[in-house]
Amino acid sequence: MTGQLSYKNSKVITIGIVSELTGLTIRQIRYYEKRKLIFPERSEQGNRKYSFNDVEQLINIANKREEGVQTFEIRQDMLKEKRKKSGSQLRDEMLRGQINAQFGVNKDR
Amino acid sequence: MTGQLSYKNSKVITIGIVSELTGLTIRQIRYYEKRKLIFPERSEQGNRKYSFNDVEQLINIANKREEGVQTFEIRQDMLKEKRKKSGSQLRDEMLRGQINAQFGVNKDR
DNA sequence: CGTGTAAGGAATTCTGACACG
DNA sequence: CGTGTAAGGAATTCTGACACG
Repeated sequence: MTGQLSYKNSKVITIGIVSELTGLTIRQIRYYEKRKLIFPERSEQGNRKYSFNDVEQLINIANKREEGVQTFEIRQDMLKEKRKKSGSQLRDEMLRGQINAQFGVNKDR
Repeated sequence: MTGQLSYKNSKVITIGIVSELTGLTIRQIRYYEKRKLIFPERSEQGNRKYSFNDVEQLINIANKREEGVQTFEIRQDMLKEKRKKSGSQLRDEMLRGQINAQFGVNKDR
């Protein structure tokens, strides 16, 4: 029970709104990216774009941080989680990804 | 089969990204708001914030416009649609709205 | 009616760095 | 290590208006 996509994974939210949504400062959000805890996309000009999934991730990170967990450890746990996924689950998620790719930003036009 | 919310109705997308997502110009998106076809929220400073639902609405509007339908007529159809909803459906949607309000932008803090 | 554009201003975001610790 | 901040610049968004039609 990991997946459920559609809008959840579209990278369309700017960092200011993510800050409001998560209660984290922009500085913190950028830092967690540097520590490889979160992976926003970039607009043509270079502005970060986040998904709702990213927002949820950040909320989880914020909770861990409050407990005193260091970013390094949080990253370890994330990698561990990823490894836990079975092949079929991954395949399933990728399929959904394809389907929802229809909703990605139009590169052309 | 109208509803399905959660992320779909959170107003978190800025107009520039909506423009990319819909293929409409920013000018057009603002104009459709003036014609009451779309209802974005505003950030504290005044910037428009749209939901995925809004984006879908805009795509529908764009299609109608391509067929030569005027904004006035599009609006008529929208109001007609709204009236069609049965009370139970509306109640259902509002409930979901409550549940997902949890995900609205934090006004405080 | 629907959309383009130049105008002027305010807020957003970006990066690299100094700071504290 | 994690986060604040001032710095300078570039891109975003906003509104009201002139334009064409």
